[in-house]
Amino acid sequence: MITITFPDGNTKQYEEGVTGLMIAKDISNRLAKEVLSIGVNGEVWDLTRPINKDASIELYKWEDKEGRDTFWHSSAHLLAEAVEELYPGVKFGIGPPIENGFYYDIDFMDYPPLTDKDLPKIEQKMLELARQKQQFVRTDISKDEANKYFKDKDDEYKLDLIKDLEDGTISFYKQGSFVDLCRGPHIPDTGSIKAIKLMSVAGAYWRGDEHNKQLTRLYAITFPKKSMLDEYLVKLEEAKLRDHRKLGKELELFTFSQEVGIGLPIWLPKGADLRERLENFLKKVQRKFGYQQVITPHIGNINLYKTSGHYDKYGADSFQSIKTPQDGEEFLLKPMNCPHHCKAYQFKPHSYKDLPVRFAEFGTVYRYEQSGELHGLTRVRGFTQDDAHIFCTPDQLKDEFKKVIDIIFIIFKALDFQDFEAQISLRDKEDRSKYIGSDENWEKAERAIIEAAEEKGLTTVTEYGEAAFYGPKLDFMIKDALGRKWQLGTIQVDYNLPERFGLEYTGADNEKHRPVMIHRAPFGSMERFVAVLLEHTAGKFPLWLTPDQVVLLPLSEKYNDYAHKVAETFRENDVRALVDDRNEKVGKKIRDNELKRIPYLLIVGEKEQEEGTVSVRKQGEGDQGVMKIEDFMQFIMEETEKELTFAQNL
RNA sequence: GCCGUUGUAGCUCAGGGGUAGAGCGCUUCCUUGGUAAGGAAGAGGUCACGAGUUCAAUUCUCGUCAAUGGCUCCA
Repeated sequence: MITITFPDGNTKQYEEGVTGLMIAKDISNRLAKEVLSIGVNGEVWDLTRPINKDASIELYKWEDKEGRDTFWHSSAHLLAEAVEELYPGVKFGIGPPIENGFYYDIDFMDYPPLTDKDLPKIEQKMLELARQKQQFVRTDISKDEANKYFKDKDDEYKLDLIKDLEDGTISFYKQGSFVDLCRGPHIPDTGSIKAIKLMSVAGAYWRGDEHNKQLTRLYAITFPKKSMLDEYLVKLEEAKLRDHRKLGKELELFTFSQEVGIGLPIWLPKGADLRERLENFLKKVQRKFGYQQVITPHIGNINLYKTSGHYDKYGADSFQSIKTPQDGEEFLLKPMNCPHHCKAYQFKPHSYKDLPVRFAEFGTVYRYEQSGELHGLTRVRGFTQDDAHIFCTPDQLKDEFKKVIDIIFIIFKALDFQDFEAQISLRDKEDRSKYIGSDENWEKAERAIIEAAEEKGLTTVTEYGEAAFYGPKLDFMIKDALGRKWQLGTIQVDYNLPERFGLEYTGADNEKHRPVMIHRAPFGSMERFVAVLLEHTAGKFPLWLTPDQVVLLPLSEKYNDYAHKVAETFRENDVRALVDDRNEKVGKKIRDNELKRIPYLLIVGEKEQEEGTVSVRKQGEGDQGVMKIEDFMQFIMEETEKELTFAQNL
C-alpha cells in the first residue's frame, strides 16, 4: 500500500500502481469524468500512469491551467494525426498548448501552401478521429530507439529535438496511428474533445530562428463541450469590438495615411486633446517628483549616435541619414532622446549637490520597424516617448529607481490598470556581443534593478536577452483586448552612456566622478499607451480624460440658442461641452451620442429653457432628472476634480 | 523581412467577364419632436496600383503597395 496526500492535507491508502483516474473515481464518478490530468509531487502526469510510491497529488480539471494544458496538448496530437492522414509524409515540429488553445508547426513539404479553405477539412477529420476515443498510450523509450524511429520517418525536426534530450527521459505517445515524441502528459483518450476550431494558419520559423526553414503553424482551440466553443467565439467577437484601431476610427482619435507613410500616426483633434491631457497629468506628477522639462530637436548629428553606440547597433536598419548641402554633414532622425539629454546634462559642470538631475521630455522618436510588425498605434515608426533621464550618483541609484516605480504605480492606479506583469529584462546569457559596456557595470546595473524591484515588493518574471543594448530594464507589460502583451512602462539602468559621453560630477572629495543614468518612460509611448487604454476602457474614458464630457441635445431647433448659450457657459468654466443641433429627433441624438461614449447628455426643451435647467442623462445609466445649470456645472467640475486629485495623489 | 488572408462610396459590407449596389454618414427639403434610429430627394466610386489573358477585366492570372492574423525583430 502507498499513501496518497491530497491538497487539503488529508491522506488515504491505495494499492501500489494506482492511477489518477482510479483515485478520482474513488472520490466521485463525476470527478472522474471531469478530471484531465494529475499533479504528482509537483509534476503533471497522465491519469493512466501508475503511481508506485507515496505521493502528494492534485487532480486537475478544466478550471486548472494544468488541466487545460493537458487537454490542448492532447488536442495538438489529434491535429497532427488528422494532418498526417490527410497529408501523408508531412513532418512535424512542435505542438504546445498556449494561453488560448494550441498550435502545431508542420512542414508541409511539397504540398501546396495550406490556406484557410483547408481548415474545415482538417477540423472534420479531427472530430472523426476524436469520436473513435483513441487512447493515448505512453512508452518510455531509449534515445537510440527514438533516433531510429524518426530517422526512418526522415523527420529532421524531431531528430533535432531528441538531440537535446537525455537518454532515459524520453517517451513516446501513441494515439490511433499517430506516434509522437512527447514528454506528456495526455488525457486518457480523444473522446472528451467535443468541439474543435482551427483558428488560423501562419508561418513560423523552426525554433524561432529566421535563418531556419519556415514551417506552417496551425492555430487551433478545442473544448470538452460544444457550448464552450460558442462562448469563446462570442467573447472573441466582443474583444474585437474593443480593438483600438476600430475605436480610434469611430471616436475620431487618430488615422493613418499611406501618403504620409506607413506606421506614422496622425493624431486627430480629439485624439490630440486626449493625449495632451495625459501629458499634462504626467507632467504634474513629475513636477512633484523633481523633474524638469527640456525640449530637444527631432534630429541630431550622426556623430552623436556614433558616440552613443546607437549607430553601430541599429544604423543599418534605421531610417537613413539626412544629408545637407554641406559635404559630409549628416543627421539622423532621433531614435532615442538619451544622447540629447546627455548633452543637456553637460551644459554645465555638476556638483554632487546638484544630483539627481532629472530631465523629462515628451520626445518624438523615429524607428524603422519592419513592415510586418506595424500594428495600429501599438507598433509604429514615429512615436512620442514620455521620456526622462535621471543622472544620479551610484548611491542614489536604488532610491531613484524605486521612485520611478512609484510614478508608474500612480499612473497604473489612476487609469485602473490592475492586471500587469513586471518583467526584469537582463542580458542574453550566451550572447554578450549584443551589448556595450563592461561586465562589471552590467552586473551592478542588474543587481540594482533586482534589489529595487524586490524592495518594492514587486512580483516579477525574469527574461534573459530582453535587455536594451546599453543596460538592463524593468518593464511593465499590459495585455490588449485579445490578450497580446505590450510593454508600456519601462525603467532602465545605464552605466554605459555616461561613460561614452564622459559625463561627470564633482564629488565631496573634489574629484571627478561618473554619474549613473536611469532611462524611464512610465507610459512607454503615448501611442501605445493610448491604444491599450482604449482597449481597456472600450473607449469609455474617465471624465477627466475624455475629449467631450457633455453634449447638449436641444429638443428642437427652437432651443438651439439656449443650448449654445449653456454650452458656452460650460466652456468658459473648462467643462468640455458640445451641442448636437442637428435636425433630428432627440431619440436619435441620444443614440448617436451614446455610441460616441459621451459621459453626460443634457436634453433641453421648453421646460428647461424657461426654468434655466438641463435634463441630465448619464452614459449607460439613462435619465437622471433635471438640474439647474449652475448645479450641473458645479457637479461635473467637482466630479472631474475629484477624479484628477484622486489620480494625482495616489 | 517571411507565411496566410484581405483591398468595391467617408464608414460597415454585398456583388460579379458586358465599365457597379445596400445600410449608415453627408447635402437639400418636409417634419419641430421629451430620453437609443421620423420621412423624402440628391451628391458621392479609374471597384488599391501596374501589367497580362480576352472582342470586352472591377471580376480571371501575375506583380507591386497597403491593411490584417502569426513568425522573426524591437534603441
